[in-house]
Amino acid sequence: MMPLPPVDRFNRVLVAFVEMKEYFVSISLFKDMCVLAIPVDRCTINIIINCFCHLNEVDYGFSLLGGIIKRGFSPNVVTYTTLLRGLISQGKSVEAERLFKKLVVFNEIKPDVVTLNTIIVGLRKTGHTSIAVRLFRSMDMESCAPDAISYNTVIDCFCKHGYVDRALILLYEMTKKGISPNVITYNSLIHALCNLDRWADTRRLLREMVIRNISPDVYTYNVLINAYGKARKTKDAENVIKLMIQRGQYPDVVTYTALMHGYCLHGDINEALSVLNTMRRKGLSPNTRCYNILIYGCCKNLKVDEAIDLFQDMPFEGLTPTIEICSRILQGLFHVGRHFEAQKFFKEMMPNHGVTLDTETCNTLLHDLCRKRYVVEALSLFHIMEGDDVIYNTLIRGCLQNKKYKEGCVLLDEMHARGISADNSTTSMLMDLLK
DNA sequence: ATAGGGTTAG
Repeated sequence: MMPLPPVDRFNRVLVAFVEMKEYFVSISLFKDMCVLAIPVDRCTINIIINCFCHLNEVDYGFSLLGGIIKRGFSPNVVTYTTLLRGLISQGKSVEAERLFKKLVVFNEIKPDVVTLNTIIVGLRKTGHTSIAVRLFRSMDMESCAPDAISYNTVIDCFCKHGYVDRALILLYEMTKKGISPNVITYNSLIHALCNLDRWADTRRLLREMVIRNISPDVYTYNVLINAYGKARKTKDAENVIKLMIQRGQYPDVVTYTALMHGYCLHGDINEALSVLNTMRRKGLSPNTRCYNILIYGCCKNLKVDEAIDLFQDMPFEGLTPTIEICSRILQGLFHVGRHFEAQKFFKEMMPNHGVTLDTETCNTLLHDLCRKRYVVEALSLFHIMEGDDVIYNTLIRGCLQNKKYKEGCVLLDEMHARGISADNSTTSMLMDLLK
């Protein structure tokens, strides 16, 4: 019999699937290896834990932790960093913090630069920006110095909070320290500069990229196309697409969505729709966000029938319309006085296209309509749905905020008659009005 | 020294 290839040969295969985001494949291969009693090592299990984390199944990741110990290995810094990232990406930051503290207190691991970068991302995600920056600043003192990814994370953090100039200072700080910026660094900065219409700085950074021999990637081009689209410069956006193709970077769904958005803002719905066809011709499947932008654009330009056509296409693309899309179409119909069709859309088309009309979605929908000042219209839909206490409160607040006091009082009486009472936020709004 | 971290479209 042929000798079995060494473990790392198997591990390489698992990693290859991870790189292709084929997490299920890696997991099933791992299961096969276990069944066939092919030896696995700590790396193998770390790879699989990571797969579970990417599939939002961090709990399975933790159950594999036991597998490591059972096999006589001990979890290491990679194992725990993977689990920390898993917790953070699933919004379980409190658990992540608890785990991290426990690991440090019990000297279980010595956090390295990857661990700290992961923690910085977590802090940033939960809005603890200043703690994130402080941790980044403390990295010099620790045995692990910040690397390009640490800088990129904090640079992006500054960019997203409107401190582009502080981000630019960090760019020069990192180069001075001998840490090379990469395409991701520039993408964050260019994105922020474009959002602020700082075109001269954008051009300067693009030139800098050339000097440093950093090639723009699809992200870079997409950021530029988005910026041109938002500035109503659709011609320039088209030219960037030509340029990127010339340079071997192929446009993706984001590219064409950004372009479509530009046309929508320009009021050029036909052009936007033709971009949708271009996308399909190139074998790219439009996603929910594409439809969102297009439907929004159609409604804004009083082309409700086109919006409804797009809505009806969504199931054929395997997509379910979101409640935001439905709300936008209803607003479009209400706006031009097509009330009867709006009711029909709500009662028939939405359920037929996979939108579940439970009380939660109905509440979201009514809340959105009230926010856009379609209060009377929201009430007309309310009469053909099941109302619960949350919905009553939403509508009453909507009435009060839009000065529809008579309607609000009718609802209040109706609600009381049903034995439902106003919640805190509705009560305080009523109190404010009485003052 | 095989495994873990960062960027784009409303």
